[in-house]
Formats: sequence, structure tokens, C-alpha cells
Amino acid sequence: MEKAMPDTTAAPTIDDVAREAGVSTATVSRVINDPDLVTVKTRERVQAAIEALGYTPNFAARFMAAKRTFTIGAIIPTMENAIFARGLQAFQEELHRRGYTLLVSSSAYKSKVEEEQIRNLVARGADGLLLIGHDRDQAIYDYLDRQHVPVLVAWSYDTTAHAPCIGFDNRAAMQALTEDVIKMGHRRLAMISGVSEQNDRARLRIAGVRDAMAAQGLDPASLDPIEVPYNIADGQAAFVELIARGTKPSIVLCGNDVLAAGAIRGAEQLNMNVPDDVSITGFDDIELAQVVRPELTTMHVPHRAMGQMAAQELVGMIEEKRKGVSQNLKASIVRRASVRAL
Amino acid sequence: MEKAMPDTTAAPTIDDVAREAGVSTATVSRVINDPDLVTVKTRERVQAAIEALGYTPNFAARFMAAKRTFTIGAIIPTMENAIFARGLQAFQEELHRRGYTLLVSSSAYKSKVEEEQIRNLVARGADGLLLIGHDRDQAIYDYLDRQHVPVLVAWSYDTTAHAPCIGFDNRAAMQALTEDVIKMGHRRLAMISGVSEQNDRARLRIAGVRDAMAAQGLDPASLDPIEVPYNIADGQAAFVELIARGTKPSIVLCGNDVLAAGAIRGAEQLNMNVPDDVSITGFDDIELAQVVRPELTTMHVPHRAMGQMAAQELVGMIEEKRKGVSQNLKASIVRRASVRAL
DNA sequence: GAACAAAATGTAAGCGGTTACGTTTAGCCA
DNA sequence: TGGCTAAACGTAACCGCTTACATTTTGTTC
Repeated sequence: MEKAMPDTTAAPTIDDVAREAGVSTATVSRVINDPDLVTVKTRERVQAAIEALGYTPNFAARFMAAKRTFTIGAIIPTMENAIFARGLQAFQEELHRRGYTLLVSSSAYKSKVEEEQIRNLVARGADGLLLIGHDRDQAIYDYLDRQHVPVLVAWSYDTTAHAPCIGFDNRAAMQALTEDVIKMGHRRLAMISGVSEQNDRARLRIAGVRDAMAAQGLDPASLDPIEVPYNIADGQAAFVELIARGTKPSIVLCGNDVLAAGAIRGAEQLNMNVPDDVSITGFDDIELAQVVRPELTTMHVPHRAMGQMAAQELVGMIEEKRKGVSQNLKASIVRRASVRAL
Repeated sequence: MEKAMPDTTAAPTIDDVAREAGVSTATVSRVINDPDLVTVKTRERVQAAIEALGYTPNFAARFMAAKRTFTIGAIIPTMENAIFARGLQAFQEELHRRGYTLLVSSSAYKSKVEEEQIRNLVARGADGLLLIGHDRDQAIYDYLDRQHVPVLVAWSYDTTAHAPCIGFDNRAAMQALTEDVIKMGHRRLAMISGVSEQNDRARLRIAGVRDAMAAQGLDPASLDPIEVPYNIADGQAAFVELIARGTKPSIVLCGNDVLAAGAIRGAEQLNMNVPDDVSITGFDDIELAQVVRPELTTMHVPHRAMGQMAAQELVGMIEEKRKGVSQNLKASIVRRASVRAL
């Protein structure tokens, strides 16, 4: 099989195409990037050559010469659960509509990994970046400034932060939800939170619960949230631990739906009925919230709208070379069966 | 603010670093790629310069010169549900351990989009690609061959296919599960499948059910699967439609856990008790399977092992320039409460 | 200290595109 | 047909890095 033949195996380059079509590389480039500049006749010849050779332009070379990649990078904390899935999907769809490609990395909630991913995506020529939440070293923002890469933050709203954001007010939302349950008669509140270090969403949701307690005449300091990673098993374990503490909460507020689903399992494990023995709330309103029994009372986050708007804004920042405009989306309470009035 | 000053805003290049450190660009490059080749003294000087300037090498340039990116691309059908999440997470972790970065795109189960993403990732210099399932145009494989990009397929096992794969035998697994329930006394089988076009997993699972029916003396032709997209709402609707047909199945086999979760909701909607009125099975054994009530009898797929092995194999293919070796992993039945013996 | 080998560093040619600028061709009008 | 302008196309520099090869420095031995 080792016949001596010219190396037809190497990927064709623009030179190959130019030779095949009998034109210069500049013309080939024009056919690809700005076809109107080329005669119909030549254009067709070049396109035939491209077709025949199965040529695809090399992005790296293109990027080096043109400084644009039409790529957006997104770094999310996790792909393991669905929290970011729907928003990201909407984000991608909108980008696709506008001619951009999305590249996704996940950081496993580790800031070191996130930083690595950011540098990676930037070095790879991402025209812009979507990040989740505001909590990260100033050094990273400085780096991104130096590299002139526009950044948009989602899932949080905080105008005092370094980057523009499309999100919602985690603190106010959690406060609203908490006040709602307090008004339903709950006084003994407990909380299972995500790990709040380097996670402003988790931190602000805890603060929101305390705000509500203060506003409703309860002692905010009495809240002693358990912090665990966002997954079902940890939520379950946290619930069991909470009960083992001896305090009998009438309601357990969870940092998100995943933890709440875990908490429900925990209650089941302890033969406690939800909501008769204990009420439980979630946050996010992902599909899971309607899958568990009882269905979760939770805070609905407009994931799809957030993703779509983020895409629009980020592309705007890139193409018009302007600063991003932050937007505060509205999250709303969804009342379902996991909470009962006392 | 428009002072006339040298443009300190441009991202620093290797030339800047070289000048700052008083060495040649070659030396800077060596410090980065092969530090042992450089004296400790110079090395430190260069590193200080890198630090001072906040320099990050440009991947595109690097790739052009060196033909390597240490990047792996993965294209999954969807990020919306958790089917691929765990496997992909394990894949990424293993890659990270070996010094590679993972870039993920999702195709929304559309082959045109998938093709676009493949070309994109390749043009971007991915050293290798992970794809899900075997069903795609031969033209794509030809393209990948021409570009010399190693490809590994996961989630399917089929040695007759064009690409090496790390997966499991969807057909045999589904056959095993089906035979199991037939042996529990079920005779009136129905199925809710994912859309089987361009999806070998879905197709093979249907075939597996028929295999089992044939083997157990039932008529395979009597199975008339409903095909719907993999999400809860569609699973629910499919279940309702199935019952509306008038045939009263004793068990509904679902193409995956997501559809099964939907089917349970459908049963609830029709006031049917699972498993007393109808049994339901899933496939995949994702977290969801233990969240729904009743918990799902399903086929456990070794997601993490699959992801990890896929990473090992793909890196091996890249670094040793060899063909990939396929592996058939074992999926196993998990019996839970959603199926009852008749 | 000379001679030589080995280690450290520098020089410069690409990698595969884009694009400013120069040259050729085509189109139009007198 | 000649002359002028605009359109089409070609030439070549450049993007930021790696690396083969050339050169310089360092270390060793006698």
C-alpha cells in the first residue's frame, strides 16, 4: 500500500486552492471573505477548487492575520447539573444566529481552574467572554482589560462590580422568597447553602435570607447555614445533619433546586413528611423542581431570557466596541407543594 | 485623557518579553516550552519579564508554528439534560490531568450543526475529537481523515463503524433489560424512544427491545415505539398519547431516564399508579432516576469510567499516532420500584 | 593557556492566512 | 481608437510564535 505518490494527505492550504484555480491567494481570500470583490467567473472557479480540495481555512492563521475569530467563550462552574444548561443553550442559540460560535469550559467551581480556562480561551482568540458571577481576583479583570477582551457576567446583578452583567438580584430574590414564607407563618428557618467562597450567588442568597429575617423581626444571626457543594447527595446529607443538630426548623431554605431535591430525600430518609413536618424551598426553577415530590416552591429565574440577552449584549460590546450595559432581570416566586402555611 | 504615550495597551508579545529581558525570542520560547535548555539565571530574568508584562503566549501563533494545541474538542448532542454531563466531566478531568484542555460544543441533535461544529473545532486546531454515537455522514469522516484529526466515539460500541469507540452495546443492554421485565411477567410492552434518525443509540435500543421480544416468544413487529425528543415534557406527552391509543401496556420501556421521568408524570396526569397500573423503565441511571417517585428501574451506564477511558484512549491516539482501540463497557440492570412483577 | 566539546543563546525561515498597495484589465465616452 | 477611471487581481509584508541551524560562551583536559 506504500505507493510513492505525492503527499495528497496533507490538509490543503490557501496556496493549494490558489494554484488549483489559477489565481493568487489574495483572490481566494476575497472569495471567502468578501465575494463581491471578485468576478462571478473567477469566484466560481475558486469555489470549485475549494470544493474539489475540501479546503477549510485555518482559524489560527486567520486569527493571526485578522484578529477576529467570531468565537465567544463561556466558563461555567459546572456542567454536572442543569442549573446553567438552559441559559447557556439560549446563549448559544442567539450567538449562532449572529454568526458566532460558542466554546464552553467548566471550572468545577475552582477559581484556579477558571483562571486557567480564561487565559486559554483568550489566548485562543475568543472575541468575548461570558462568566458566571462576579467573585474572582481583580488580577483576572486586569488581565482581560490588557488583552482588550470584553467580558460579560451573567447570573448576578451588581453594578458596583468590575464587569457589566445580565442577571438578577440574588439577594433581593432570596429576601422576597424568605419574606413570603415568613408571612406564611414560618419562624424557625434553616438554610442549606452552596459553598459561598468565591461564589457571590451563594453568599448573596444567604444575605437575602437574613435581610428578610431582619425585616420581619426575626434574629438574622440565628441563621446558621450549612454550606455544601451543589449536588443532590450533599443536599441530602446536609438535611440530615441539620435535623441532627436538634433545632427543629419548620422550613429549610435551599440555595438551589438541586440542594432542595437532596433535602427532600433527606426528609424521606428521616421519615419526615414534606411539607407537613417540614417545608422546603429551592431556587432556580429548573426542570428538577417539578420532578420531585412534592413539587418545589422555588424562585423562578428567567434562564432563557438571560442567556439570550447576554448574547445580544456581548456581541454588541464586541462589534460596537462599547462598554456593556447591565440589566437586572426579574426573578419571581413559584408556589408549589413543598411549602405549607402554618 | 488622550495623552500622547506609547501604546502600552496592546497585549504584550514574545518580542516585548525578549526586549525586556534582554534576550532573543528563541530564548523566551525555550523558557516557556523547555526550561531546562536555559540557564537558571536567564530563565529567572525571562520569567520576571513575563510576570512584569503579564504576558500570555498567543495560541494561534503557537499552533501555527508548532502544530499542536493540547486541546481536545467534544461535540455532544445536548447540554440541556444531564445525560452526558457526568461522562463529560470525567472526560475533562482526565484530560486536565494529562495537560489538555477541553472545548465543548453542543449540536442540539442536528447533524448540520454538528458538522459545522466539527469543522470549527478542527480549524481551530483541536488535536483530537470526541463524538457521540456513530451516525453521521461518511463525508465528515473523510474530512477528518484528510485533516489527520483523531476521532473517538463514545456512548456506543460498534466495531463495524468507521471510528474507534469507547462505549457499550446499546442493543444488547436494552435487550437484557427487556428480557428481564418479560421474565417478570410482562407481555404487553410499549416503548417511548428518542428520535432515532441520526441517532444510533436510540435506534439500537429499539432494536434491543425487539430482540428480547423475539427471544422470549413475543411478536417484535407488535412494538410500535413513539419517538420524541429527549425531554421530560415530551416524555409525558408521549405517555399520554400511548395510553390514548387504547392498547393497555403493562410496561412502558423508555429510551432514557429523562423520557421515563416524563412518563411517570404522564401516568400521574392520568391518575395511573406506577408500578401498580403500569411499570416504567429508564436507561442511563442518571441522578434523576433516583429523584423521581417511584425510583426508576433502569440500565446503569458507567458514565465516569467511559469518560475517563475515552480521554486516555484519545490522548494515546494523539501522542502515539496510533489507531484507537475500541472498548465495550458493561452496562448493568438496576432494579428499583418503577417495575413490578406480574 | 590552548584545544576541543558541550552547553547556551541567537538568527531567521517558516506556519497559513489577510490586506495595503501596486499593477493589470475592462468599461466607457468622445 | 485613444484616454481615462474604476474594477479586478496580484505582490508581498505582516501577524506571533517555534525550531533548525549557526554562533558564541562555558567548561574540561592536558
